[in-house]
Amino acid sequence: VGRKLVADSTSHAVVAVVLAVEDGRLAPGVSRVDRGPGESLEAALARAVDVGTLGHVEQLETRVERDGALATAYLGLARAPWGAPPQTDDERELIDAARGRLRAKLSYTNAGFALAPETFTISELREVYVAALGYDVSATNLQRVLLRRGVLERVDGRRAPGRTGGRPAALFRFAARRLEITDEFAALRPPGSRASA
Amino acid sequence: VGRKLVADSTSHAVVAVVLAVEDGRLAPGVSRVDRGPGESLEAALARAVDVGTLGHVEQLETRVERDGALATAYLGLARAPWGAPPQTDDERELIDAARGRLRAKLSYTNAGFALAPETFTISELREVYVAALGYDVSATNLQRVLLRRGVLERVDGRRAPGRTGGRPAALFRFAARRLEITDEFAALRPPGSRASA
DNA sequence: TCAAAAGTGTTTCGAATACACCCATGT
DNA sequence: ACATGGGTGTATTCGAAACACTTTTGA
Repeated sequence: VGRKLVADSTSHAVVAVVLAVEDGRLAPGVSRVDRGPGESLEAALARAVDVGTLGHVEQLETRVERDGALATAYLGLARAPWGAPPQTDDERELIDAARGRLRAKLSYTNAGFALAPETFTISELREVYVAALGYDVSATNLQRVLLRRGVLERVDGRRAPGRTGGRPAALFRFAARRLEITDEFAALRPPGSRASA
Repeated sequence: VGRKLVADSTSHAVVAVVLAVEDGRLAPGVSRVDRGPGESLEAALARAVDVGTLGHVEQLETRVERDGALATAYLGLARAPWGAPPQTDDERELIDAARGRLRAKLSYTNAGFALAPETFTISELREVYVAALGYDVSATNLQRVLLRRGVLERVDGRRAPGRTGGRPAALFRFAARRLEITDEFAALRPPGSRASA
């Protein structure tokens, strides 16, 4: 069921690019449908992926692909991988764009909620951030930054240590399950808006 | 030359949403073309606006408009207003989206270069930022933030004061004429990346 | 008793803001 | 002189990072 080599110039594909963390890696998946006549973008996207399993969705980019087809890509964040590996160069480029978008948003939004399980330890959350950002993150500072911003909440209970021992880890969850800006404007804030918390 | 009430479901419009500062206001302009068969998005955009007059262009959003037409919008930043007033609700929504995008990018990129003249005083630049951000900005702090980040450069010469006197203002220009991230990641920076400047 | 993992206390650092004060010009 | 707009010096604030140290478990 491959795509035609030269696409119909009137076709419009909706491409879901899904990212999830698996084994300390950012696992990409791609799913594509052709938008039917009169169909909304959201409806087409819903045919491409089970949107209910995505913690967050946002539009990524629209491009004319190498075969001439028009494609509108969406970024989806999930807790488990979804979709097929990328096939075309266009799809690989879209995945790069999706990674970049996620990387940027992780640092100034609560986007992590869409990748992490319902409750988790700081170490587990750290693995998610390391996988998505591509560089090391200190669990200590991660915890402090996200708690101060009110992104994380303590949850009752502790996780029992593994075979090798260690102190039991506290459990946390994200305070919100929708994307929120948590660090608006690093500079040039409106006057008199100095952290009134 | 209005648009058909119910658009051809195979048509694809490319819409340029141009923002410029005029009289202390963010003046929006809209220009639209239908993308021809096989035409690239960039080529269609170039038919919609004179891209050479835009300091910066980026894709904004693709949506199915109320009349059923598919439209891909671009945000353009210019020094002078360009294009017609918005006509449809869709176009007004796109302008809101463009304003939001600009507002966000102004604070962590050098996007101001695309709105400001070649050289300018800090007071003039402040007016641009106030118009784009919608809230007051201190000229003192604006200057320091942008100079420290290396976004602005001093330029020889001074601007003569007006009729009411006052100290002559120094002239500045933007160091780069392409969009650059100047404040990457407010938090969660890679370890050991503490401003090595 | 020791190793391992988790978490807190505390220091350091730097960017951004706020505000007082000095500078240069026209009237 | 003095009003006006421009600019610098400096103090304060605050978030983030770094790092030492304590806590809690399994072996």
